Amino acid sequence: MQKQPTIRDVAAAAGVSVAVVSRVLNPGSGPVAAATRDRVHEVMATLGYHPRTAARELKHGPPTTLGLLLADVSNPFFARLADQVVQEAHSRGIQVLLMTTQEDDQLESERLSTLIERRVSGIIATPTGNNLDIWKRLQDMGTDVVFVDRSIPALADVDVVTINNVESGRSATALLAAHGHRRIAMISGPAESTTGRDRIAGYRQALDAAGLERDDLLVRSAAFRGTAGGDAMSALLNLDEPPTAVVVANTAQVTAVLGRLAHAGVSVPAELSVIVFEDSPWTELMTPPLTIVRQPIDLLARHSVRLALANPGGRTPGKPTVVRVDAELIERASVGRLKVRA
Amino acid sequence: MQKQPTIRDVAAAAGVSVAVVSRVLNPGSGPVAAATRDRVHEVMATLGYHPRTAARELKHGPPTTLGLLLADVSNPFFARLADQVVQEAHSRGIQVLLMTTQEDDQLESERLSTLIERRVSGIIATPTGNNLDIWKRLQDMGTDVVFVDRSIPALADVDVVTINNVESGRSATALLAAHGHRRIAMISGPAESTTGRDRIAGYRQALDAAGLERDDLLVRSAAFRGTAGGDAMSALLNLDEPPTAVVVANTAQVTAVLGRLAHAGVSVPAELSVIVFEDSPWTELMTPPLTIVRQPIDLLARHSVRLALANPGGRTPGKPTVVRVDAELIERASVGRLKVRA
DNA sequence: AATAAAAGTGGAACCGGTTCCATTATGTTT
DNA sequence: AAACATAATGGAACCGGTTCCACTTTTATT
Repeated sequence: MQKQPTIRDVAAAAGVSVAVVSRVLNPGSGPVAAATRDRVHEVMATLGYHPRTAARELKHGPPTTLGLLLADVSNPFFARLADQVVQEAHSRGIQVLLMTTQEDDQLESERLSTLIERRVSGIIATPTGNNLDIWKRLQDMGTDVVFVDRSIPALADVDVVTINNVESGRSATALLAAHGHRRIAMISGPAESTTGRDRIAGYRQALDAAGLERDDLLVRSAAFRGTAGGDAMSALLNLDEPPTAVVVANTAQVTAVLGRLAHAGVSVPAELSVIVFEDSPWTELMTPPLTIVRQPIDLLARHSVRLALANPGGRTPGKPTVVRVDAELIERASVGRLKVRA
Repeated sequence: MQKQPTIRDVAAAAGVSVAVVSRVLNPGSGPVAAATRDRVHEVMATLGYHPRTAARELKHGPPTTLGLLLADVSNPFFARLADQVVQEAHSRGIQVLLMTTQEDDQLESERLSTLIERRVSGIIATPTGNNLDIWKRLQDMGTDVVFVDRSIPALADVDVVTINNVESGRSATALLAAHGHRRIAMISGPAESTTGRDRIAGYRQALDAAGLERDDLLVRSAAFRGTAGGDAMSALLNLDEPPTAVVVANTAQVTAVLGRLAHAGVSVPAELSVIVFEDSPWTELMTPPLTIVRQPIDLLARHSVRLALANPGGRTPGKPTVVRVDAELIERASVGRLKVRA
């Protein structure tokens, strides 16, 4: 291990002042004779010089780092979002600091502290729903905060990028109603999540439009992670009047749900139609292939990064941007026409 | 947006010197009277002071950031690896800078430059296989480099964490042989990848052990990403003597392979047995459930992080650590006994 | 009570860049 | 050739922390 050369080493070796080297490093910041520039470049190459980001960031804050704070990267939805965000950021020369909350307030708060200390220029996050004061503080500091996939209603002036959850919930439910189903269940995210709430709102719209009766027993909240989705499914199956169709919120849940159904010997779609919010290639390979609500992850990522870098050094207050992109309902065999009982 | 308070603002407000505030910030770095400490803490709270990481890192390098350089986070294997690495790093108070190469040398080289400029203390990477000089330079600089999942044979003194690919390839192949298969194919990663090479070595060991003839036509290299796996499968089906069993390298490939098989009307396992290197819950939900080689991603992550933080400020040369963890073969219905032709 | 040891504090240099401003070299205009 | 604009360069302050060392105050020792 050798000590790293500094800008002064380069200056000395090239026989110029550090100011000149700095100008070579930042083209456009001042005039440098072509011959000098070339010589300095040469010296930098032979010395293996690389300017230290930490030092550069000292003077003026870094518009060079973004924080990406997700619930959980093992969830394929978030994983793909992370992938797209990283690509999009890299294409703009921005680095991404990845953090996870595990849906835990306390962890979220710790992560946010480190992001504050790093003075990141922007944060893209799936908020847990708490830590309101910290989010506010971040905005006061001039950090561009963007909520993606969900939001916090109490924080009115934060940029938000989501899919149109109301419409998605509505169209999925409407599809099931159109297939003759009258007992349609929904396994949704936690009650606090805006995502879940909006989808349920759409679900109710569709029921009303189809003239179907609402039954709150058919709407179940379950944690996004773990096997809670399976328990919700079991509860639904044990109802006096079990549903003939169900809309499920995400991958982890549908995995648990399908496992439970297989175990209980319930066949899809003959006995139960299934729609899931998801966008993995494997949904098509299952037996039966799953009807899905496809979320345009690339659009979510692109808009998020754009907003997170939009106002370097402070946003204009009072005008939050809300982007809602449309999800796409893709019909496959897991939805079937309701059979009239024999 | 308000200007952020600095350590001098805190010192002034608390009526002490910056040295004292710094000592409060870094417990153990020097004596501070309890009363003073409390007062300073109070001032920091009311001022909303947060020390800037960039400034702290200037003095002595940062053992506080890790670079995680993966091919691609949309691949579930890497996504889960990222998730575990982030969790493991966070539990040690370390932050993770996430980057992707898309398996592209050029991009990899750019990402590495950024990591050099940030003076990260360690890098966990799935190398593309090129940029040898940059990897060497990083080690010279004292950066802890850890290759995970694959390695570069030409770089002998880099720490490596992988699964035991030879043994995995061998046991998967042996299982198929034990079921009576004599024409066993392997769809592997690119020929350059150590992962693919090792698995093929194991595959050959198993063939030899079972007294089966090697046929190079049955071994196909395909890119890890995209639909190349499907093309390889098609080619295998079109052989004069097509295989009756196949081992597939990863998720993206098996997705393409199964799609192709469904399209071609080949049934699994009746006409073709399938084993895949994968570890997603959904492999169990498919029809038929897939036999898999499960990779212990949490162990890979834990060892990688440990090694990447092992030698803060320079590794002892000449003693690279190589960790090989065992993968687990999980038998499910996608492997069947070879039927003798009628 | 005299003296030594320890605790608490502050001044100032330092990390490695950027940038303002003064100074010198070069080139243009008449 | 004189006068002036412009290009090229260097000196030094600055960003916001850390740390060495000197100095003062408190506590312990005999």
